[in-house]
Amino acid sequence: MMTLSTFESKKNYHHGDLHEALLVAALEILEEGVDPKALTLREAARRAGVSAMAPYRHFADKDALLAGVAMIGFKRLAIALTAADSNPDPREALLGQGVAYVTFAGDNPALFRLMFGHASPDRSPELSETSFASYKILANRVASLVSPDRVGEWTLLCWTTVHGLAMLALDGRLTRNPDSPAVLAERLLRLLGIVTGAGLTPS
Amino acid sequence: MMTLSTFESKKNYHHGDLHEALLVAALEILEEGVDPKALTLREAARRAGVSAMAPYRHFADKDALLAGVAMIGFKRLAIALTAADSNPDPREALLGQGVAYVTFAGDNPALFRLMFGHASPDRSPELSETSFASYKILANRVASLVSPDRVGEWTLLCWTTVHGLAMLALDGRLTRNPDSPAVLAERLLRLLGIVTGAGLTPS
DNA sequence: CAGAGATGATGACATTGTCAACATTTGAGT
DNA sequence: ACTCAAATGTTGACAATGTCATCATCTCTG
Repeated sequence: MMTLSTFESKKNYHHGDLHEALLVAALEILEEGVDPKALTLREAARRAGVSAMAPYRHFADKDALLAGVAMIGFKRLAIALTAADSNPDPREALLGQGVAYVTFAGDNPALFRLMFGHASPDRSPELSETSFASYKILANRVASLVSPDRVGEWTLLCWTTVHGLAMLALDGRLTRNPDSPAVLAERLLRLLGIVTGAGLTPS
Repeated sequence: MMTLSTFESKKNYHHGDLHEALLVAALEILEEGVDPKALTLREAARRAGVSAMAPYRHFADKDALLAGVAMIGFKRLAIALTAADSNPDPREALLGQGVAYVTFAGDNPALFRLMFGHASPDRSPELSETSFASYKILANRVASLVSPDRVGEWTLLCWTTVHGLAMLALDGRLTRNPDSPAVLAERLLRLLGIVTGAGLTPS
């Protein structure tokens, strides 16, 4: 009866929406542990209630499913960063983004590890663009704090700081430090000086 | 004839030194690609010229072999950092350590990914200690540049910066930037201000 | 030189990603 | 309404992997 007029017509056939169901199942699996290796094509198919080969009608191979899951992860990350960026004080907003970044990683360890590490970015331009969106959210905020010709390096510095912190925290390499990763993120970003305005002064 | 008097007597039986041979084979495999998933117990055994089950006489399971390889990686990293720290100017020495860190990651992508990401640190206290050695090399250098009560946070800031940079570079997320990761490392560390002495001033 | 312990090999099993072939459902065009 | 091709899902199979149980062989000690 109702024909899906959009180009997104790969829905409602036998299963209903296997494409989506597989992504949901995969996310479920990732939420149950910290190891993305636990994410198995067959397990996702099992949870979706289909055979082991059914996913291949919707994803070229396992990596394609992984890329799809990573895409969802990047979208969620972008949403979290945007929400955290709402503080009227631009410096606090930047701080908030950093805290949100490591918090996201800590709340979704397996997904975060999948987003980076796995899922080669050049493999899918679409995924590459989606992940770049998060970068732009950060860059825009940094642009409100430093001179235009320094936005690039300051953005990269903020990014590497929170990303490195998130990764080290996930790997359990900060256990000697009593503070939570989120607390550490805030402290390190303040150390950067950008929040206190030091980054604004020309050297 | 010559008995190995030390506790390290698990050598020279049938194979000669399978323990070592497996580690070497594993490192070989890692040097051939960027994906640690290519490192297979059976492949390592194959290269060492033994059956698939032989490794189990020397390593409890695959993870134990991985931990052994990671241990070697951390030792090499510590050596690289120490060598890079030899510059008489303490600021340049710190800079050198940072560059050496991302260079090591770029030169040994699969090994670096294995060292972090895989190989849970709490699993083996021995591995945890070895990896901590690199941290101490960095912390000692930072200690020569900032006041004692700030060594901890400055060390962490430097570490997260280079680690985040290394990880993002390995994941191909810096391809939009024309500069090499090593160049970026130097620039970011200079941005930190610690190299120029800004980090020494009390806020 | 004999036996015990260390080391290695074989065979098997469950699991995984993926291929080929087959079956079923859906929608478009008559 | 009916047919047919395309879309979707299933079955069976294969090679590879980590690991278990068992058996074979080597080396050192008494």
